[in-house]
Amino acid sequence: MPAMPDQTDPKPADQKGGAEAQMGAPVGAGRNLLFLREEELRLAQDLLFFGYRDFTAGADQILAELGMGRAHHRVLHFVGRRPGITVGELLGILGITKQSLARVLNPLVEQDYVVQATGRNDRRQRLLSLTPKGEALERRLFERQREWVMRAYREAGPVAVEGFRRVMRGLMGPEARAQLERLEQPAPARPGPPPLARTG
Amino acid sequence: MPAMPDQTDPKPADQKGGAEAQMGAPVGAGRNLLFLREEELRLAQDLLFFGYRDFTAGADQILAELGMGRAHHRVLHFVGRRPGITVGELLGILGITKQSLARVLNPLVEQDYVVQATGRNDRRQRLLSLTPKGEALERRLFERQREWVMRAYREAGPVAVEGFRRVMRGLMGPEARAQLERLEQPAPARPGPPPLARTG
DNA sequence: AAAATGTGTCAACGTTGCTGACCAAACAGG
DNA sequence: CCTGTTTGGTCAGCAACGTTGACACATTTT
Repeated sequence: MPAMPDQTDPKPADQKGGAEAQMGAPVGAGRNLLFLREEELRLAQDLLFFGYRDFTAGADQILAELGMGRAHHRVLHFVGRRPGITVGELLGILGITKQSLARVLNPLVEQDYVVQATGRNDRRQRLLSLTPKGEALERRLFERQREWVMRAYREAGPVAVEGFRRVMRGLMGPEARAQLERLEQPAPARPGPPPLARTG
Repeated sequence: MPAMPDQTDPKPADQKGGAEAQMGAPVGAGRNLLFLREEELRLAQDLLFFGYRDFTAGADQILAELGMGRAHHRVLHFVGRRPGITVGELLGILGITKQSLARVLNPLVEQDYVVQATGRNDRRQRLLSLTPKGEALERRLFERQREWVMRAYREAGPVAVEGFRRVMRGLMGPEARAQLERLEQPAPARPGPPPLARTG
C-alpha cells in the first residue's frame, strides 16, 4: 500500500456520544478552525462510500460483460494516460504488487488490449501502450463515467467542482499527490509509436 | 493539467474552457453547459481513485490488525449510525447480498462487537446495535478517518467542503441518495437500550 | 566479475463480492 | 387453523483482486 501517510494517534477529540451534533456550535470563532462535528464527518464517510460506489458502477457493468474487473480498467486508464509507461511506474501508481498486476495485465496483453514494447534506453523495460482495441475499450469506459461525472458536475456547479477537487486532493496522501502531479504533467514527448513491438 | 489549486485558482482547467475562470465571469449562472473536456474528466477519475484509496487506508490499517476488512468497518459504521437497524435495512444500504453480509456480521456478533435484539413489533427482525466494544472500535476507526478528512477539509476551506459535498452527492445514484437522506434524518427516537437481547 | 535493477512466474492464501438452494420463525389474511 | 409471505440464517461453490515469499532471467551498472 503506498500512501500510508503518517497518521497521528487517534485521540478521542470530542467524543460526547453524538448529542453535541444538535447544539449549534459558535461557528464564528475563527475561520481557520472548521467545526467538524461528528455528523459532518459521518456525512463525509457516507458520501465517499456511496459516491465512489456509484461512480464506478457504470464502468463495472461494461467490464463485467467482458469478463473483466475494476483492476483491468485501472490499467487501461493509466496506460492510456501515459503511453509507454513502464511496469514499474504502473506498479507505483496503482500501489499493488507485481503479481497482482500480472494477473490483470497478462490477459489484457493476450487479448490485444495492451502491447508491450522493449525499452530503447533500457531493454529490460516493457513499455506499455494501448492497442486500438484497448483505446476503444478505454474510451467506452471513459465515456460512461464521463456522463456520470458530467451530470454531477452540472448539478453542483463550477464552484462546487473546484471545491470537490480541492478536497479530494487533500484526501490524498503525499505519495498519491506526487503521482498525480506526474500524471498531470504532459507526457514526455512521445511522438512516434513505441519501438520494438514484442510479439510474444 | 495545472496543479496545486491553491486559494486563488489560476488554472484554465475549469469547466468552461478556462479563460473566464480568470476573468471572474458569471460562473454558474448563464452557462448550464459545462465544458467537461477530456483532461478534466481524467482528473476526476484520478482524484476519486487516489482520494478514496487514501481515505480508507488509515482505517484499513487498524482493521487489518484485528483481522478484519473494510466490510466490517462498513457494518460498524452503519449500525453505529442507526442503532436498532434491521438486517434488511442494512442490506439495502450496503447493497450486498445476505450471504456477504453474514460473513462479516456473524464474526462481529460472535466477537461481541454487535448485538442482535429481537424486534418488539416484529419478532422476526434482528435489530442490530453496537456493544460498548463495538462502539469503541467504531470510534477508533472514525477518529482515524476524522483526522484525515479534517486535514483535507482544513486545507481546502469551508467553501470547497460544501462543493465537495455537492459533487459527491451528485455522483450518487437515486437509490443511494434516498439511503443517504434516510441516514441524515434523526434516528427514530431510540432512547433506551434495545430490548430482548438474544444471547444465542 | 559482481551487484543491482526490471520483469516474469509459481504456489499459497485471505477478503469480499456473487449465485443457487434450502430452512425456520413469525407475521398476515382468509 | 391453514396458507402464503416476509425476514432472516445457512450451506456449497465460485470469481475478482489483493497479499507474501521465493525464484528465474535478462540487462544494466559498478
